[in-house]
Amino acid sequence: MTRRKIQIKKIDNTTARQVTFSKRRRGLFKKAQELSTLCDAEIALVVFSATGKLFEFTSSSVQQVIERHDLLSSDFDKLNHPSLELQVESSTSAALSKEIAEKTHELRKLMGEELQELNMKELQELEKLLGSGLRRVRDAKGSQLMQENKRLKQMANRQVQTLELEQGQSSEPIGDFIHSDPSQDHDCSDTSLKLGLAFPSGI
Amino acid sequence: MTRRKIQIKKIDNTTARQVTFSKRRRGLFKKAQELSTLCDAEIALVVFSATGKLFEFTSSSVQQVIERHDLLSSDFDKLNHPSLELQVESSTSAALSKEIAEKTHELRKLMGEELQELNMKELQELEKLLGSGLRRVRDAKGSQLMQENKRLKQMANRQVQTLELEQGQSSEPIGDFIHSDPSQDHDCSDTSLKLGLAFPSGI
DNA sequence: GTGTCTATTTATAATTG
DNA sequence: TCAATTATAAATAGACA
Repeated sequence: MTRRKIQIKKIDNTTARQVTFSKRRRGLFKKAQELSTLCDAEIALVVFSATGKLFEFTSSSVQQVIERHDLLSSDFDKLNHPSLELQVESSTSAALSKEIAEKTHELRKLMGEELQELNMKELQELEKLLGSGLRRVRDAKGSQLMQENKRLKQMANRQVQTLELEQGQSSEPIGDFIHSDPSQDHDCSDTSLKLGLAFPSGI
Repeated sequence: MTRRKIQIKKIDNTTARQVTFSKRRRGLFKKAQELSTLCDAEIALVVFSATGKLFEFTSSSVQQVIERHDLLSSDFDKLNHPSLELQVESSTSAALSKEIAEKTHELRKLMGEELQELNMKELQELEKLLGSGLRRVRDAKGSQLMQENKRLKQMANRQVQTLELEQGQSSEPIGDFIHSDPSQDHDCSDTSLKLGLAFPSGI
């Protein structure tokens, strides 16, 4: 914008384009900084160069990010173990689906509400939290279902042992009806599974 | 920046501040637009006024957002049912933990990589995807562990029935050793659990 | 809260080292 | 390629409607 007026269209010459990018990017960030200071505005500015390099500016103080991080963390905690005292219990498939639907809805509502107030950095924090939240959900479900399985196995063993006592048989082969490979799972309490849908249609 | 030079600090006068905000905001967005056009850069700019009003600019076309949305969707699909054909199998607790850790890592790596290229709108798409991905993971784990339970119950029943045949007993009471409440879970295939850590220490 | 005017300050395209 | 210079275009503070 000097020496000559330019048209606002992609600059063909690669070198000239890079030079202009560098200059104008600095100008843009300066303007963003000034606006946030002068008018007490919150600004998030992210720029990717054509070559993929990232530049960002955010007016939020680190403190604010941390505070929202903490807020989110505690919400995730509440969401992920609201019932630490609850133990595995028998119920119907519908109840499980309902439970999952409710928790999912809670989570999405929470995320939707929070998202409105998040800037770029905070979104990255949220991503991290989602990762840990997801893992915690997985761990929790894994623990609980595994305990369920463990209990089933114990009950099965106990029952079979009772029957055995009545007929005086050895309990030796019993382990195998649960384990296809006896060399694994020596304490009858572990069960693993592949992530992924076992049934294409889901629950 | 004319008539008089100003200091870059918060403008005290509310009216003046709002006027400046309006003018400079437009200038900033124009600069952002020009930079993205001239230099083929991707820019996401989000501004919240002091009163909480939101203004945003993003250089990504809706089409690009949709394309990335689709890309992410397929990645999530790959991540969430990479082994549709794999069935529940016995293994050790360590293997389960490892599997979960690997999947979590994959997910976070995927998110981390994608995040670099995401602008504000795309992050909101990602949030939606995370919600559905999370639900799918839950559904998948639910399906698989429930199938595991179902198989255990069936095997237990079969084994017990075999034993019963050997001693000529009725199979009638056998259902109860699995179900604490016989009125529920009538087909032996449903198991529900509360989300949340059953054990404070995890798996 | 907006729009226009205009004197100045800023930003920057082209040039030069 | 870059950094500094310079001449010009753009942005905008303050005033006013």
